[in-house]
Amino acid sequence: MAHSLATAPTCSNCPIRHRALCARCDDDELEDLNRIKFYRTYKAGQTIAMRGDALDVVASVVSGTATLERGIEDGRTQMVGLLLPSDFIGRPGRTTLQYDVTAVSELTLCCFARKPFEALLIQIPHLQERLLEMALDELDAARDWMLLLGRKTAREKIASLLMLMAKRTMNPDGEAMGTTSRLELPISRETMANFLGLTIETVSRQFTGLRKDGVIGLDGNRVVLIPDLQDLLVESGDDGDGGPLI
Amino acid sequence: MAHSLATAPTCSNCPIRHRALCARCDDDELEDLNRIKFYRTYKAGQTIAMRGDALDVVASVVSGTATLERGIEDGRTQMVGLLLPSDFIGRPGRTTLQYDVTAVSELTLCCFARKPFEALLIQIPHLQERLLEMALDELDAARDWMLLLGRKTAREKIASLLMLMAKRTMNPDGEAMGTTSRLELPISRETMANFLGLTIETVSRQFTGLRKDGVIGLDGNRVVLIPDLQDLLVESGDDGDGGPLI
DNA sequence: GTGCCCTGTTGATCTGTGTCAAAGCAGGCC
DNA sequence: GGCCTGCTTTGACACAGATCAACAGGGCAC
Repeated sequence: MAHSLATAPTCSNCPIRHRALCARCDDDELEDLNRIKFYRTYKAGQTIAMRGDALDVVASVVSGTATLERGIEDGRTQMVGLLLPSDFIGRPGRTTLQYDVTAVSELTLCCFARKPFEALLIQIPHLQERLLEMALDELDAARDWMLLLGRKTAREKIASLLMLMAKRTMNPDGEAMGTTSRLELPISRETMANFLGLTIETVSRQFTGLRKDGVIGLDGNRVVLIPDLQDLLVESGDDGDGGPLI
Repeated sequence: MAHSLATAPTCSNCPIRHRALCARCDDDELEDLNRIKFYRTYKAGQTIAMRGDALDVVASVVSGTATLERGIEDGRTQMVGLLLPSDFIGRPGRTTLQYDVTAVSELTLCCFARKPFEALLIQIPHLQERLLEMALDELDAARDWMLLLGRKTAREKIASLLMLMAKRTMNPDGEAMGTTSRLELPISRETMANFLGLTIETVSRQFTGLRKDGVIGLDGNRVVLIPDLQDLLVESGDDGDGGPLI
């Protein structure tokens, strides 16, 4: 289950430092965190936790992708969050989970038992502060997603998703506008549909449509070639201000 | 603009204590907050702030209702938050606003300049903690709303909205199931449409439909009579677990 | 190779909701 | 009263996306 200690990634190599929980911790504080942390890995498709489960662990994503989903009894579900490396799961002060959490790729979590973690929060005030910042970023992202779900067309939804993936995947300073970008999608059509409030058929048709219109190219069904990001901006209705999306 | 000091409400009489920012403050801490607070009032329909405005004030809603909206350039807008008494606006550490904030009824805010407020946050750790809890509640609410926007039908959306209003308006322990409840809506058809990702015509038709099917009664267009809340639960696809909705 | 499973694509059709347009209704003001 | 103006309702129609169904392709076991 857990990595061996020798190969285990450490908090100090969180892949995207500025978003990470411990972004502002000094060495002593990192040491405090290291003392109580442990790792868990999951296979693609594996359920991490279900709605209503006791929440006695909080965690940071070290590598891989996971999803948060909310469902109705009749089987309809809506993805409400996409967890990428450095994102945080769980919440101090809450004892049960509100969502289904699933690994969509091989996933490694850096976990902390809730009780000692809460104790550390009191001891290290700027950890609490950082957690608040991250929660507010997530809130902004959720609200942007509400705009997408409530008001955008299927094509705009797809375009927005591609923009989001591009932003989180590619070097922000590289890839000048007008250069063809190669974008590898980490999720299936079904996951996308779930994310966008669409059906898989509609997602598939939109990809075909965008390809026929020359806005994107497809290489297999997990790789998208984007000749001009600007075109996608038009399709997506995104004003490109770079606000947090997830 | 501001209330006279004599009639000004104080933080200690926040109408819904358990959700309020200062819910766990002692007298000394309340005094610290009181020293830097001031009040602002707005008329129904008045714009409080626009997206991109500098955010040098944070505030708690004392009375009335406000909305948060996110829009695309072509005029489409989606409401992303409903602010009721005791809800909090603004965020420490962020300098510009992400949304349009509008008063939909006569509104009173209890404001704090951002700088001194941030200083207080450091001085009073459990204020920070409370802020985190509130942000996480908002996040849960936003995510429930994503399920509604992405997967529910127009009728279910209306029913969910009525359930939400009922929960926030009515005495939670009163009104046994099976008793007719009288629910006064604080928002117009347009605001509802904006909230639900629908058009005003669809909202209107759904109200008519629910009335014709005997699920609700209408008394004017701002008052809804609900013979049996259980019926609404069925319509809304809400499992009624009482999780935070906004 | 064959058969099976899983994911994705494409087609035909249906339907819920948006769009456009007109009319009803209440409140305010002259 | 009459005439606004703003909000709501209702109708006719169009269309985006859902639904149902068939098929294609790749990976894998055998």
